[in-house]
Amino acid sequence: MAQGKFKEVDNKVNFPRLEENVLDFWKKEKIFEKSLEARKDNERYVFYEGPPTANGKPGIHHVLARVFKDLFPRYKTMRGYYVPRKAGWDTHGLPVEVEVEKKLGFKGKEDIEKFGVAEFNKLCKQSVWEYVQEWERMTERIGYWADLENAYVTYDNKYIESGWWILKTLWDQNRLFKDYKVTMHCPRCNTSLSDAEVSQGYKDNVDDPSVYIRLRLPESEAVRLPFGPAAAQGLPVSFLVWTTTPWTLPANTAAALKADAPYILARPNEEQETYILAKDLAPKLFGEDGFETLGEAQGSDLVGFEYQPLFKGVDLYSQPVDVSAAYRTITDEIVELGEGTGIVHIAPAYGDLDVGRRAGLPTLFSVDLSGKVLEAFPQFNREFFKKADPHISRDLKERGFMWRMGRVSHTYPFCWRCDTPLLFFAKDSWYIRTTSVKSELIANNNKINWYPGHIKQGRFGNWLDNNVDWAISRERYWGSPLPIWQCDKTFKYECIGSVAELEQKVGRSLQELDLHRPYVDELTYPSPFAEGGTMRRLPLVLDCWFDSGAMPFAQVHYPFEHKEDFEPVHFPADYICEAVDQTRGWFYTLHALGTLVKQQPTFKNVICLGHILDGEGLKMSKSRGNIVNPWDVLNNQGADALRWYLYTANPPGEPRRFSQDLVSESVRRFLLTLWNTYSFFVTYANLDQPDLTTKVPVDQRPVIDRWLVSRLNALIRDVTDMLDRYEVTGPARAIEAFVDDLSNWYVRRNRRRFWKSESDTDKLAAYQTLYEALVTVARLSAPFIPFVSDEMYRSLVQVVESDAPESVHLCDWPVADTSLIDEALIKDTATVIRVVSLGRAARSAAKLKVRQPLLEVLVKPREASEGAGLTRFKQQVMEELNVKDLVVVEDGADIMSYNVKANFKLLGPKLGKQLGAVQKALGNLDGSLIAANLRNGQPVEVTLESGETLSLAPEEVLVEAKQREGYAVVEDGGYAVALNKTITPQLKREGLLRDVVRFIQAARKEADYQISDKITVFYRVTKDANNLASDLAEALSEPESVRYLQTETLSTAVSEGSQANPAAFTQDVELDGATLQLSLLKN
RNA sequence: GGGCGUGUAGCUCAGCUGGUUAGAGCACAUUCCUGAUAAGAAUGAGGCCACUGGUUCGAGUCCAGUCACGCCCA
Repeated sequence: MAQGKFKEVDNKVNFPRLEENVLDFWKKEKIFEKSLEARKDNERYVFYEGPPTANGKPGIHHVLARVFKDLFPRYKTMRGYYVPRKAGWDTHGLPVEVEVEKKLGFKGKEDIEKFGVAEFNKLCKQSVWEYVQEWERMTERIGYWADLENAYVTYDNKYIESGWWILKTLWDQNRLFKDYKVTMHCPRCNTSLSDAEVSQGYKDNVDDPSVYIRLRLPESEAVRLPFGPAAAQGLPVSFLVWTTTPWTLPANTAAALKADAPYILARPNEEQETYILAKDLAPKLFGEDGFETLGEAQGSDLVGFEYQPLFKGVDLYSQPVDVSAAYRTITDEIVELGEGTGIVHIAPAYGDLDVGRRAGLPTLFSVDLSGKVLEAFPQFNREFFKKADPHISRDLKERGFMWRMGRVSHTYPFCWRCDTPLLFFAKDSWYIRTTSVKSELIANNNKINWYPGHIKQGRFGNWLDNNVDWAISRERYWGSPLPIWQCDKTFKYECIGSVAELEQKVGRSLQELDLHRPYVDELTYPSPFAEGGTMRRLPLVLDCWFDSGAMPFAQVHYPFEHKEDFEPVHFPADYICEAVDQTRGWFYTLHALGTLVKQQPTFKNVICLGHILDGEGLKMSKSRGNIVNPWDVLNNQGADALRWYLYTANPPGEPRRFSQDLVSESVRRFLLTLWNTYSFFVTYANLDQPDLTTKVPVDQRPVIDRWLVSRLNALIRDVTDMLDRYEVTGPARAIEAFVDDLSNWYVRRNRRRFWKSESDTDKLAAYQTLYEALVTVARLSAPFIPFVSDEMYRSLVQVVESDAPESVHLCDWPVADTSLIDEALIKDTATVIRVVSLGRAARSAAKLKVRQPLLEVLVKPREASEGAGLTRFKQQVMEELNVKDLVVVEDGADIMSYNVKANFKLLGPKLGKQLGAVQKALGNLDGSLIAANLRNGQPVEVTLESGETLSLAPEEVLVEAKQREGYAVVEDGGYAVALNKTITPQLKREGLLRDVVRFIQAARKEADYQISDKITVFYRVTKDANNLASDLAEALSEPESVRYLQTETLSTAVSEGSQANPAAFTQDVELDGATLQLSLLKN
């Protein structure tokens, strides 16, 4: 014997337990390490892990991301690439701080300062590791191979230092600068709120002022208006603006119009003033007939008019500002005509910063960070901004600027902590000037392969098109420190690019220093800008998105290390994968820094995953309590089941509903089918010990084997092609379809070849073909289902090839032998399967059970070319359908009735509207006659209702089979299968024999006999009906029938009578109303 | 409010460049097969292909609008 026995397969397989054992094997034998070691001199495949934050338990959506991340590194490893996978952890940021603040019961920054930044950051650092073990356990259990031991951590000094280097690089390029940034600010807590915090605090039905302000045009400006010299009738002209925040009016710098909207000069009845406002909104404001239109112009024609300032503008410190560019009309895309006047009051400091930038406006202020009106406006007495509203309104009214005052009810944000109304506030912030490389960002994006494709030009492309500079500084504590020091005399800045540089400045070693606040804040050095000046660090930290975006550089401490091999060994990435919410997060920050620092895309291929929804299609959230704990699934169905479900359920970009039932379905549909096939093979191979090393050449195997080989090689080809295009669902579904064919066609069709006692080439071919298919499927599915595939592979291969790799994950990816792909054979077999399926339907419809042999089946294929294939596999169809003969009939054969229809595809373009009439006329013709004509290649003449006669070529009409007397016919999709319903006495006896065989088999099993036990059979009809006794007697009078029955049931004798032996197994069975007593006795 | 995406059977999904009667799997009912058996096969029922309009001889498919849902942004 060429090989030993295969490991027994437990057909009551417990996948979770199997997986645990595989995990132990991987760990013990260091399979992951070996898979890397074996490829380490090969070409690199670069994968970047987007770092998660481990301060919460991992959920099912994390599993989703991880299994998609895992797939391609495993695949590429098998393809021969070296694929190191460094794990990483995101550790900084506001969410971490908020978590710790909550624990400590803090209300704001003051509490943190009081508590001590050093201690606070220590707690932050601890908290990010709170769930790290849970994460590692999940990561390992789902088979996500990553180097967790050497994971990068964003709070490491080395990691931070690489970030500093990037900033210094940008500083030297003049791309790091300070400007205002509008944030949602709580004046009581004196802090900015994150978007998440803001969205928690919105309140509806907030009562606020609603005021309409006159922005008056001086005479000199009014005459320039495009309405004509006399339009204003000599009356004063104002732009009319609307706002709900009077407190921002002292900060007003411009009035914005919509460029492509019509505006009018209007004079309301009873008023000695004229106003410019949007044409569409005038009736709403003045009443339908409440005004006179004096002129009309486009918004774009009303730009550049200087109006009279409402207040004298100042900066945040109440100092005068250069306002030469202010107090004029502009156009901007933010202007809409939904409400107000169509002219928007612009106060850049309090929300319209982008508008201000676009128009080159100065930034003026009216209130300070505590929400109080600035000293520059003493008339308002340093009041809180909301309280100042009525006073400001009254002041404007007294001075004639107020047109109308009222109240409005709308939605407004409040601080989630202290319930104070928030205000938009432009604060100093440090920016990366990403807009300076906007066209490069767009060009580089065009080089990226996005999956799904629409993200590229859609969500991500739009985001780049509307690129704004990236605000990277935060007034917080737990984060990478901003490496900018400022001179306390000249206020000049300096950016530090490395620890060594800083050491040189401060004149001592910093090797022991934690680069975080507050320690880094304590480092000062003499100013190079002014004698006696001191450089102090700005007390700011970096946006944690900067940390994660810097990951390609920082994870290898570039450029302080890996300077030589950085490209292309560590950069750029071949593949990344995260959920779709990262488009403006990690995907963007990676892309931006790659373009800024390396002038190229950071990643070449990206899969963008949709979110996981619950079984009802709702988003999973803690508050809804509909979160699925991954462990429930991992412990019940197992990791491979979960993985397979996630790969096959739907395209990765779309949101997916999740429920355990769906995972169970994927177990039954795929994993169990595969497992049963494997189990079948092992069971018989262990009995037969076939030689699997001396191959039977493929061309000497039976055609059904060649079909499977063909199908298998086509599968390898297709799966490889699709994976190379970063498709996931496609290849997984293709494997699933193959396994279905393997189990439900190949194995089912060939069972007898495995059972038979003689060990001939045919049997060997069957074993080898099935074996090759199973081993290849194990290898193809290894990246998808790493556990089950490895279990199968190891037990299948190690017995046969002693020098084979010890794990499927150390194997090479299969290569398709295209010379073995016989497309015609694959197609013919598909036709056979289709026809068999229809034949069964016909049997079922006519209530003719498959055990009952029938005389013949007539088959009309869809296309004539398929007839040859059917004839070729006549035997298979006859066996499957239990019929004595198969006849392929062509259109027109005088065996069925026919319906004739128009070929829409061909005739549509030719006939156009006539088509309907032609179809109707065809219906009136004699189908059989036409069909016969067509067979001879004759055209069809049709006469339309209109009297017109047309001649149709044979290919322009289609023929459909219809029911025929004496036959059970089923027709579907162009195929027709007709079973001859006649049952001759001979056929009836044959059917009877098969019934008896089946009953004996069932009895054998019930009696618990071994498959190989020989038996003696006694039978007796105890209640006769339908001539059972005589039919049976007659059937068993033929020696051939007796031989058939004995072979099938492994019986040495079959005789009529009862068996008194107490060891006998006796059973009564019902057969068409009769009762038959069977007694079995083991020899 | 804007951008992107999705809407096909009770559920999960296919449906290629428009073409004849829109398909699978699950679940349900009925039945069959059974030396893989906690498998397998068949049949049945179940569809205004979200809605409205348009283009076309012909629309699930293309166009426009509406509605619902999801994500991102405001």
